[in-house]
Amino acid sequence: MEDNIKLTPTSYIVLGLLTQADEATPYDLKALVAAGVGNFWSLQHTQLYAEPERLTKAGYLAERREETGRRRKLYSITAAGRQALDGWLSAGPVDVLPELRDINLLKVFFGADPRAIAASQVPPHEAKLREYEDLERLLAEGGAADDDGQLTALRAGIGHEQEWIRYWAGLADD
Amino acid sequence: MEDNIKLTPTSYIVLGLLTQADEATPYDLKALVAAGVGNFWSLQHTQLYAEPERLTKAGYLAERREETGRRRKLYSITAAGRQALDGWLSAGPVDVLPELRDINLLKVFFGADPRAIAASQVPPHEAKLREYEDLERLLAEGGAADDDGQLTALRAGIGHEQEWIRYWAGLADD
DNA sequence: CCTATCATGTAATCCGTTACATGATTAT
DNA sequence: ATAATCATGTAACGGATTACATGATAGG
Repeated sequence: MEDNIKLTPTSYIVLGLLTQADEATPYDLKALVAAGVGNFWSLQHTQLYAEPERLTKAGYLAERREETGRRRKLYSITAAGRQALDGWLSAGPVDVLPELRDINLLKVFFGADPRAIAASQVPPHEAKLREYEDLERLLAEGGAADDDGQLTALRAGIGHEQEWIRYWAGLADD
Repeated sequence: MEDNIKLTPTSYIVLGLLTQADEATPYDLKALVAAGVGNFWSLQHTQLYAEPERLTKAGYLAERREETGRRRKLYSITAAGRQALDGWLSAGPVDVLPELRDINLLKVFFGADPRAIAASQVPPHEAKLREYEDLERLLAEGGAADDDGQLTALRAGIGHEQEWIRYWAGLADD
């Protein structure tokens, strides 16, 4: 057991998802990511094979194989895993500000024509906003409490999509 | 000359900065990053040693050593480098949406107490906003045109900082 | 003078991306 | 049936982070 590995955001995403699903294959995890967190912190699907393995070696997950068929690996969180996650969650805020890291904004910074870029950015951001609003409605109808973490995070996404639309649309208008 | 390397955002940042400064050491680049782009796309200082070397081997930069003292490396952009940058800038928009990737939002998503986190996030975002507004004033007074790329990008930063403040302040209020 | 802090750099590690590949399902 | 797409996985590579280290400069 390779102890004392460093836990990255990827690690916490896997741990967090495995508190929601009792047992999951990497492919299940992929679907879970796509349904939620992936909207504001996405992962390559191959990380969902590598990371659980890493976490298993460190004792944060338990691994089991399917008996039949493909004998896929099924992961579940251990007590140590829960403890690591809880520790992180209750450790209080992390002291770093997020960065925009928008590749198109980077182009604008270095002199690309803002109008062409802006016009192309509005529709996808509008689509993403509608997607978020639909998801919000679904969660609300599904009985999500107002302090549900996923819903709260989603509302950050909605706010920022609105801001991107305001920004790019303003630029597209000259 | 190792040709056909892949150019990453880091590469374009280095190339872009070297069109603004004729010749720069890694340390100069560090200062240039800190003064601008770094606000929305930051780099480790060690990348500013490794990346120019990579770009030099590929022919996008030229390298010269100081004659005296520390004999530091001085980099400048070549014609090929300018061409690569211009090609990227005029290639049109890239088709990806940026992600929030806020580690504190990730905690909220997985159930951390939003109030404690929210309260801690407001002051740094307010500080960042003021910093941006000061910088905007400086640029405007410095005679930056309204379509200056740096200024335009900065205004995206301002909008998003305002949005973060709205969001976290709202959560902090219950 | 001494000691922080800034300036400058190298090297190793490792996470994340990219490339590739094959088994199952579904649609036509 | 056959193509297309979904599901599932491995392996290599490389960029980015981390750790470390030493030379200059300024403040006390």
